[in-house]
Amino acid sequence: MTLSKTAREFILHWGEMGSRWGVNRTVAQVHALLYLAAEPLTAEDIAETLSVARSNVSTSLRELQGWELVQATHQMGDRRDFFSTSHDVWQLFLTVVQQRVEREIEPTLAVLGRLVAESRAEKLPPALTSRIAAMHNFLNEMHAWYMQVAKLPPATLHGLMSLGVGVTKWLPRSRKAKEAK
Amino acid sequence: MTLSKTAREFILHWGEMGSRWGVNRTVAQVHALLYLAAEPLTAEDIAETLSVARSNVSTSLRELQGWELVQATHQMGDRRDFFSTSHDVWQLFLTVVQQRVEREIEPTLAVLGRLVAESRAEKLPPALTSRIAAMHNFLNEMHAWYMQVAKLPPATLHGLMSLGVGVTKWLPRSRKAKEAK
DNA sequence: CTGAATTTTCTGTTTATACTGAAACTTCAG
DNA sequence: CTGAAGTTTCAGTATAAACAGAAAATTCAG
Repeated sequence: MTLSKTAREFILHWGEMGSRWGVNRTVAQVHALLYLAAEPLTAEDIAETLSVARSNVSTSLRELQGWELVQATHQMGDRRDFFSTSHDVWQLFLTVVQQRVEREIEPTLAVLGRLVAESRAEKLPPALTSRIAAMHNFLNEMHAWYMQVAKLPPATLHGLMSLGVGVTKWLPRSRKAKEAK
Repeated sequence: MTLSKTAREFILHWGEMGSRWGVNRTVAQVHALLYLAAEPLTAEDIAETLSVARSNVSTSLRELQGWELVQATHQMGDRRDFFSTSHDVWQLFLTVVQQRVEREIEPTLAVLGRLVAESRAEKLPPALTSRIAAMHNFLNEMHAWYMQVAKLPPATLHGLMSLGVGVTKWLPRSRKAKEAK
């Protein structure tokens, strides 16, 4: 399969972005390709199109499936796996966030919680303890907020976002002041 | 300078987290150390404490200063630079987001904008064009939302967040439905 | 069962990045 | 000016991650 210059540039840029955010370049490229593709692709297709080894594609696809970003599908009379990803950007975003929260934020919360406890138990300098605790609180609040927001239907979420700072105008002054503390 | 076991673990974990998000491990460790430190440290202190080469610390500090996360300060009668970072986690977070938006999101928006234009000009398959455009729109909306929210005083922001999904209860039904489209 | 098609796993190799140590440079006290 | 203190730059080295290619494993038609 051959790519238009535009598609190629999209994929390369996406790979570049991936590596800046800790995602393997090939993994990001494979995902970008699937995002652009009109129909599900075989691993072979992907390897050819991106000029990477078949085995590299296999690993990348496995990783993308682990992230629940890519699904394998099948076609009648064809033993090969066909891979596809959602074309709904909003959903892709939520999936990625969800996964990173589970894999990175939650374990970090656990570690920080333990460190705060240790720090108190061992009577380390209060300033140190309070800094670790502050980090823990911050992540904890972000996490709690995320857990609530993630439950909203995407449409509501999207609506809230397009309101922007508009939401603040419904905050009663007193409430606003109280919560802002 | 010697670290408590707890502090060491905090710093190591932070370094690990950094590398998962595309931040050099040493850079993240240096920042974590400064975050925990009671007073500004010299590059020499940092190198000793973390057991890394003095030059590596120099590079890391320069990078952290570029991110506006670390400042150099001075003390009377001492020619050395002393480095410190804010202890306000919320502010640190906003700084990091701000920088990543400027360095990664905005350039990506520019690229995607151009690709959408090219894709239209060259009459590429409409499905392809619309997928690139969808990605561009999404990032654009996120960016616009961020730009608005980032202008709020931190206290208001924090207040909004601790409300969680509570904000939705002020959304008039009609408005909610309309915006949700 | 057999063997072709396909996928996965594994072992080296390559590559990109991080890192060190030394040298170069800068700053400033005397 | 001079040289000690401090910092940055740079060239080479080390390390970890990514990758390719081959081998192994799996699946399934016949």
